Amino acid sequence: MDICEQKCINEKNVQETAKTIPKKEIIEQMVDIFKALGDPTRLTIVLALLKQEHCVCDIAVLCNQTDSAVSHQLRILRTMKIVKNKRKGKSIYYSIDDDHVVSLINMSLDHVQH
Amino acid sequence: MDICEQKCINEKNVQETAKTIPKKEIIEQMVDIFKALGDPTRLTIVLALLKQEHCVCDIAVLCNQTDSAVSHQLRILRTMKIVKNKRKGKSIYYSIDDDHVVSLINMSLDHVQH
DNA sequence: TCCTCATTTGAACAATTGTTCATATGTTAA
DNA sequence: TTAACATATGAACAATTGTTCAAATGAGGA
Repeated sequence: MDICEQKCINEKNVQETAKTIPKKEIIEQMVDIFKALGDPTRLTIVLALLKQEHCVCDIAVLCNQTDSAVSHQLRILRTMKIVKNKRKGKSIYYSIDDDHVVSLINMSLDHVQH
Repeated sequence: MDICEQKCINEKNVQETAKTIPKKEIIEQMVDIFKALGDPTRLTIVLALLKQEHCVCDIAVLCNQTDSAVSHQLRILRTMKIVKNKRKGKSIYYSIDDDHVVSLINMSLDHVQH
């Protein structure tokens, strides 16, 4: 905040606002969620699972992607606790594991369609 | 959906879900919003402007970034209609231009702090 | 037990993205 | 009109990210 002294700062306003900005870690966590949803493949996966659970190869078909590509993205979504999985016979079924994400998606849908 | 015939598809479920997935363009637009918020500098900018309008160099201080870097990111946010700007004397003041984004951010804050 | 098949993994590559630096623009105030 | 200053821009670079391909797991069913 005081790196360079000859700045055009409205010192007071900057200080005011600075107080309201969340901590770096909080921001990083928010960024991570937005990043997770900020990719067409991953968003499509989540949109699909919003309807019902699916196995990896079905998701691949729904996304028009390789099983492998989908698996990579599912790992990311799993790591972020956005989806969870369970085995059923030979296949592994993925489903949504986070209600907040559902709200985020509905809200962005609203925004796009408004 | 029918590229490869020997898939382990639950044909029925896939068809069902396919109907509920938004069009490609819609998905792209949603992705763009999430991408816009999925960067620490841009998210910090938006969080700052949530409190009050600021000029570029004040934002730069708040983000610990170069005026130039901030300017680049502001252009992206402006293009996406997330922020708007107006001149006041020598400086250009930026502010939030999209209420949906405010909701998105509050929701992700919720999620992180849960 | 062994074979099959769905899923995962790792490395490599291509593409996208953010920041930096130098420079350009354009408005204000003298 | 001009000098000073805030902001914007473009090119270059580094870093991150997504997809592909080949190969490895590992559980289920024969």
